[in-house]
Amino acid sequence: MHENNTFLYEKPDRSFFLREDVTQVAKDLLGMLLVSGKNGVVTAGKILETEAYCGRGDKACHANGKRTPRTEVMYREGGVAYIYLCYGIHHLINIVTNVEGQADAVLIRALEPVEGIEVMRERRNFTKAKLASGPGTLTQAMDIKVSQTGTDLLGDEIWIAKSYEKDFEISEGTRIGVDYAGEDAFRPWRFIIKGNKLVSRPVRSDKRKSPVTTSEFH
DNA sequence: TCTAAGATGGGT
DNA sequence: CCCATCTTAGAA
Repeated sequence: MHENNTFLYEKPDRSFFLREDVTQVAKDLLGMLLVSGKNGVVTAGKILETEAYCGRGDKACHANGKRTPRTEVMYREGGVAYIYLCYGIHHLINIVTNVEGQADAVLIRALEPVEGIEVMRERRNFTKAKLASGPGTLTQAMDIKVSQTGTDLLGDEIWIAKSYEKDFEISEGTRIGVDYAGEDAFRPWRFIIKGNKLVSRPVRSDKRKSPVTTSEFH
């Protein structure tokens, strides 16, 4: 435990999450912290890897063209969590962005453990594998569950904290596991801290068939 | 009601 | 490569 861990509680303003360009929020989240404080047990990790999903015209996004009980939370005002169960086993956490009615979100895919590392190890059953290098493993390490979907990320259960370490470059590539999305699978909307070894896997890049580039997105 | 598929992970 | 595991969405 750090003697001074006030940095864990330096939260961004709501406006950080309300921005229109979800790819920009996904890039800005790199280097920031995801913190879990349920029951007073604080665990935190630096965000190393993110993916952007857009509710309008992106077939990889759960909310694209539909509004269902599961995706309803994605239509809320930015700054809440969208957590869902994947393959019946894994709890995946997204940061909802944009204004109310626009269903955009950023999937958190890898963390570098920063605080509460022993607790994380225990929750991960002392695995030999990395503690939080995948969207399903990081939620296990931080004890984040689907039951917490809708949690306000400016609250004290799960939150995002600023980091002032931004001395890194960003690599972009295609998103993982969205081959079913046709040409949208080629959008370069996965972002990692360049060269970081704790990401879930290396970046792939195939811009040939992408309908848009990051810079074209609005 | 029924069922196929899924934004994965860990082991072989 | 294999498959555990179960919710969800969409069809019937």
